[in-house]
Amino acid sequence: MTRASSRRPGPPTRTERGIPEATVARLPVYLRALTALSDSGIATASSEDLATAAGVNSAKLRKDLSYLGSYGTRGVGYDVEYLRYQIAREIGVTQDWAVVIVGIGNLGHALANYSGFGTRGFRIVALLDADPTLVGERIGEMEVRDFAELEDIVKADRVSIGVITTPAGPAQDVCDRLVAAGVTSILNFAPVVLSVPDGVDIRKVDLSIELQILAYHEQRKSGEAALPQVPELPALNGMPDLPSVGGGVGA
Amino acid sequence: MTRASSRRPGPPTRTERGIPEATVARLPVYLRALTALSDSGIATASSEDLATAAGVNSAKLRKDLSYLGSYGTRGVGYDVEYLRYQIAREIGVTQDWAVVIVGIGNLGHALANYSGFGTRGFRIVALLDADPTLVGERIGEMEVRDFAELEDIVKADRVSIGVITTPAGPAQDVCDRLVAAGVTSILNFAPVVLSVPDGVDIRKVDLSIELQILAYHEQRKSGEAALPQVPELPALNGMPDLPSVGGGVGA
DNA sequence: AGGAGCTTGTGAACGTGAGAACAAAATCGG
DNA sequence: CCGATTTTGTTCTCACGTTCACAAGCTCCT
Ligand SMILES: NC(=O)c1ccc[n+]([C@@H]2O[C@H](COP(=O)([O-])OP(=O)(O)OC[C@H]3O[C@@H](n4cnc5c(N)ncnc54)[C@H](O)[C@@H]3O)[C@@H](O)[C@H]2O)c1
Ligand SMILES: NC(=O)c1ccc[n+]([C@@H]2O[C@H](COP(=O)([O-])OP(=O)(O)OC[C@H]3O[C@@H](n4cnc5c(N)ncnc54)[C@H](O)[C@@H]3O)[C@@H](O)[C@H]2O)c1
Repeated sequence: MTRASSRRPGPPTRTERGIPEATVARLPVYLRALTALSDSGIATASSEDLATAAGVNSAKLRKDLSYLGSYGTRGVGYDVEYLRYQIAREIGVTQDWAVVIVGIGNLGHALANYSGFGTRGFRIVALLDADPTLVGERIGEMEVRDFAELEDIVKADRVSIGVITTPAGPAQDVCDRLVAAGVTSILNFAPVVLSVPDGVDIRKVDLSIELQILAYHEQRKSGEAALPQVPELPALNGMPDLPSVGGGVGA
Repeated sequence: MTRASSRRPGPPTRTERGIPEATVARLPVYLRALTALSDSGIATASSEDLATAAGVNSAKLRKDLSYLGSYGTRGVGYDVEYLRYQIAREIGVTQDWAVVIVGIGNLGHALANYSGFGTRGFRIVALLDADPTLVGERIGEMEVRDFAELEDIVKADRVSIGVITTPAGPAQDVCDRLVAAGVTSILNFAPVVLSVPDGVDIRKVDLSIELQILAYHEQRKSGEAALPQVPELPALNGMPDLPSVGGGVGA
């Protein structure tokens, strides 16, 4: 769309190299769908095909792709390999990003053992933990190292992405250390809201929240008529005991 | 201006017991923040306090809470315990929901070992796997059982939520089996788009996608002026080799 | 009692995103 | 060479979500 020829007086100031956030979040899904098609030996796909594979509707997919440029051919569709490359380039996964994982407990172990990151644009360069009994343990090809080495590792390997899988308590401290060391993107698994300075991106993954969202809808399905059971406005001290639902900050 | 649409007589359809999806997704965050405040012995909190604890702005928080009812006191704030109970009730986590986990590999083990679900409204009633060498293994208080027992377990324990942590390949089959057995909410960790019939809710957690979203922004930060390196429109066969970035469907 | 000072709840403006619809471009058959 | 057919890229409109701003309502102090 940014063909040099058209100087559009149009209002929305398109393609100032800025892609809507909602679209950015879907590009990885398209990338995966394209890879699947490619692996099946399919060379060309229409927006309809792609949309089905990605689980979205085709108008949305076409609009999303139009932010990257005009990479399709009218009457034909998209060249799978070519589009895959363009999306990978736009996302920035044509070369690997160095990642450190902090907190090698249950979840950290699972991530460390996961082979899927390497094929998707990421390279885990270090597994860090503060627990001395864990340091030195081998996981696959890697060895758990002391969290104190963080700064050296970040500097040596140009690490820009950090993954936090420690308990909630130390998470903010770990986060601060990561940021101070130069990490500018953080993926947080601990159930706390982390605060970071401007310029640092943070995303969270929270399984309890996902389950609770499902629970809300589940309650709607089954409870249609069973809701009025609970009083709408019990006295301030007159509500049932609620042991500790919602989860605290502890590990 | 977008001033049009003078044909909207009724306000915004006064909440027919329907809470906006974006709000539903934030309620669990508020619930957690309230629990943290409660654990700190704080009995009352203003929308500003709560908003800070939850990492949102206070206007949004107040609007979100207003969908549940008028549970605050002007000039004072919100009673922490009372509001916590109201949100828990709205989400539906005042009593536990039965959950099964299918695919007890790296990730399944981590989830099985996680103690946080019990305190947040969920009870894991079974760990299922198709691999006979895994069946019978003890994990904490539980034992891995054969996937074939799914139907019995769902029926016996009134399971409505299923978690899929199998490789991508079998995920759709597992999903179909879950749905057929009566599960109506699914949390999927496998990197595939699952299709489910109407009435079944599905949510996905995809770590590679989260990392790729971070990578996109990361590239923006560092690449400001380094982008023009790559040609905008290379010949269809003239692009660099892209080994397999984007990830396939394999495990 | 009455006013000062807070804080909620909400109406309205604004911004972003989704989807329907269609004109523009490409292929293909005759 | 032309018209039928296919499918993209884009425009338009509507729905949803966020933020501002402020009147309504509560408490406390004098
Ligand atoms: N395991 C799950 O399935 C699961 C599910 C949802 C959320 N979570 C969250 O993910 C996080 C990790 O969970 P887990 O089950 O792996 O916990 P875990 O207790 O098994 O592991 C935490 C690890 O972090 C390390 N650690 C603690 N403080 C540290 C510090 N200051 N610096 C570096 N390392 C430190 C500990 O030594 C430990 O190895 C927790 O916040 C948990 O709430 C886990
Ligand atoms: N481990 C991670 O950190 C991680 C990260 C991102 C995504 N994932 C995704 O999560 C999923 C699980 O990852 P993992 O590392 O635990 O894999 P894994 O291979 O360790 O475990 C998969 C388990 O599923 C079981 N299984 C296979 N087919 C089954 C079937 N038909 N019915 C029941 N059980 C079956 C296997 O026996 C195995 O125990 C994968 O889809 C992976 O892509 C994992």
